[in-house]
Amino acid sequence: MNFEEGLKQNGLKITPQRVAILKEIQRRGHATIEEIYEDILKEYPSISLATIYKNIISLCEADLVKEVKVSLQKQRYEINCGEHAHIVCTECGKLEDIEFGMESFYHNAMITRYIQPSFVSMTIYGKCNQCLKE
Amino acid sequence: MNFEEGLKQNGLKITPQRVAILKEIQRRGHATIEEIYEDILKEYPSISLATIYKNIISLCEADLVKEVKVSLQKQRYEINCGEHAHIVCTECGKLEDIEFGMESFYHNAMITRYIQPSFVSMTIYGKCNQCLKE
DNA sequence: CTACATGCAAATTTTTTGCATTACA
DNA sequence: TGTAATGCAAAAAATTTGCATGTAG
Repeated sequence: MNFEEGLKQNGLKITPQRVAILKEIQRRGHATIEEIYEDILKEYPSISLATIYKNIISLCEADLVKEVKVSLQKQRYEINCGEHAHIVCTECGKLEDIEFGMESFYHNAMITRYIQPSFVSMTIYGKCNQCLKE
Repeated sequence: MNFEEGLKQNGLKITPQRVAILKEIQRRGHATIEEIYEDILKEYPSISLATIYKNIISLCEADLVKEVKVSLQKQRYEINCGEHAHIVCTECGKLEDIEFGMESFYHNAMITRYIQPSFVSMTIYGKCNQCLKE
């Protein structure tokens, strides 16, 4: 994904901080605020936590970044690039992406990487009838 | 669900605070910490926020209560009674339960209550191969 | 140039902890 | 009666805000 392009298309200025945040999220796959901050600090000692927070909000609003909420874990963020499911280890917390196909994901989860998926969390987002009317 | 029984089976003492928390979560369906606290305060002016937090942890560990994480919303809690999916309005934030059947949920979501589900979030929990070995 | 973004410090909000007291079993 | 739970106050962690300064376009 071209970050500069994505920022421009959403009316967000291309700043080195923003690009660094996006790169860091991409590098990690799924990053917490703290992880993003700590890592960017190394090459960018002046960056502020407030900048991370403010940008995460802008980037989520622009749909360049998506929240990943996992049970018992801190909120994470990922680059928004195509729908996929997540697979989480209930022991070590490892979080991975997995192809999102209605028929295949159970199979995929069981055979290739995890055994005995114990619980599936699914949430569907959309406009409810009432909000559609308004 | 019989709350007293559930508590007993998990070695948790039956206190009026605990029962009030469970009842409040059940009444609301999906409640935030703040909602639970505010409502219980009315009939229980001495209850402490710390008690709510401590109990939510115990109740989740005992699997009597489950976290519900929804994008852009505060964490909520629900009584753990059978697997189901969630359906969330992206406009007003309304959160509802929906039957969890692989083939039927899209249909269910579209026809009965929501139109044009715009995004599905799915997370599968289970032990990864590495953790199974250990 | 001008509007938006950054960084700092302070303020808020959220969650956790320690400890004395209370109450369930 | 002993152990676990409660409630308070204080501490720690997470997030937000205001404002002066800097910078991308």
